[in-house]
Amino acid sequence: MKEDGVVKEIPSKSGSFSDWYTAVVLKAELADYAPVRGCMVIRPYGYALWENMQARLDKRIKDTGHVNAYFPTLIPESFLTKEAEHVKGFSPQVAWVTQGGDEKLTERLALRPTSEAIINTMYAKWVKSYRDLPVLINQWCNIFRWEKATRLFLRTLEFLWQEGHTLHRTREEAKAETLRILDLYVDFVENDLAVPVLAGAKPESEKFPGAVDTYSIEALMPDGQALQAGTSHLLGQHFAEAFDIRYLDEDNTEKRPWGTSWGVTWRLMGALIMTHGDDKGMFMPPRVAPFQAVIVPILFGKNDDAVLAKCRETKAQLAGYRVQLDDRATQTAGWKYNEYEMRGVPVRIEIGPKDVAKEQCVLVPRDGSGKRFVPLAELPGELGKLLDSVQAGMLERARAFVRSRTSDAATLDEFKQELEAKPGYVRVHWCRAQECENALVDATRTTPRNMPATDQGKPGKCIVCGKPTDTVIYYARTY
RNA sequence: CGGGGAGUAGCGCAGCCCGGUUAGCGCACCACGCUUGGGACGUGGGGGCCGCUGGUUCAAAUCCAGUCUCCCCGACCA
Repeated sequence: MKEDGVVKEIPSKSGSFSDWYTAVVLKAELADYAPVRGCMVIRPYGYALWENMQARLDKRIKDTGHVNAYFPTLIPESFLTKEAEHVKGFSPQVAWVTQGGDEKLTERLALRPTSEAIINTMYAKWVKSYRDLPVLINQWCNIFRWEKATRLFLRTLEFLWQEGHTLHRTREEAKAETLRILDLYVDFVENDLAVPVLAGAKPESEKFPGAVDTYSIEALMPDGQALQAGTSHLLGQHFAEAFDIRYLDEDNTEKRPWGTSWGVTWRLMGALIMTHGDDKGMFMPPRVAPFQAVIVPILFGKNDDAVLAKCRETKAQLAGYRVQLDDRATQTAGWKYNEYEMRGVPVRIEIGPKDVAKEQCVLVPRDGSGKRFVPLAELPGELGKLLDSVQAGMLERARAFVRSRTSDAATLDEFKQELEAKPGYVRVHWCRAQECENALVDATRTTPRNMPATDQGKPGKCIVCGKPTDTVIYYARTY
């Protein structure tokens, strides 16, 4: 008996990363291509992952005082154009509805590329007094953006996301909200998805259209390219002005509230797949895995009933976990091992006649750390411990990768050398001048990612112009 | 959007250059037998608008044109 079994149809992850990614998504039945260009179907196994992610993020959002609502998909053009920067940023990507039934519409309707316009229109109706603030609303919905180049989960014409839109009395309060959500995203993505992220403020050039400040979380993929995994924006009073939102404050004067918006998309599933998958296929982090464990009975044709009975009993015993029992007689045990590894189930539980006799089972974690024999009486506790250690190991491994792909550079030459040697993040000092950023972008074909708070304040010199500065920013090639 | 590649059974592919029996192989599927602690084996069988549309031809998976979709490398972009 040997540890083996790479699914043949999946190319190696190190050899052809893009092909590997596509194959894993399709073979693990997470998603499939739809008949419309750039659109995809999330299949039940992928959707189960999304639902688990949603549930855990939704809880965090509600625990911080937010409530869910739903706003319409269709947005009148005149609403979308109210905020100048906003419309400029999105117009190339907007899909339009121009006809209803047989009649041409007098005003075309956008399929929402984001919901600031429609939501702030409603907020203008709802907010009259400081007593109405803060407004803390989130919605889960679909979004349309007419992308030129699409990839499963990473960039599609239609995608699912969550978008929070809040209004506050003061700038400080709105700023605190923006950062609270940024922290919330870090907590969710790192602890539940086991994907380490770089959280920080975006430079001017990378800000959301219409925002005062944009913060992002960035994840580093195995090919050394950064993937923006979530954003949190301080909108200032831009949208309050554009949509004429006013409230009467305690001092009896009319004021404009301060807004924020923030979102993460199913792109996180792409980040998760790329970060954790390997040559065998998918690897689901236990906290969000559709199945945390799969029970595979070892059948020989004799005593099968006893083995299957024990498997069912074991599944019942593990009611606190998401467990699948694969009792199909049509597939061999070995076939199932490969299948569930390809699908990324974190732990396999084998039960055969020998195990039944000894009142034990065999636990085999997906991380390759080897099998262990566990008395059935201790299984629920042991499985929990094993799942925790698998989850922790996934985050640690991913963190080690990011560390190994993060470089510092003081000169342009150093930047290029480091990027070549260790494709990933390059951390540099920057004077905040747009010309210097442009020069660096042109010279390296990377883009600025963000400026983590913990890196700031250390004196240095701008990598381009040499001017003294204490601003530190990360660069990378990106998706 | 530019350059390159691909689309033939559920999956992976061959056939195409050089048009011509009934379009082929592996896996999967069905039946029977034999098996079963890491994708078993044997025998027999079922399954095809050759991406789509049009053209050339006596004859098109094969040649020509158009079109759709996917992949890769760029450009653009939250």
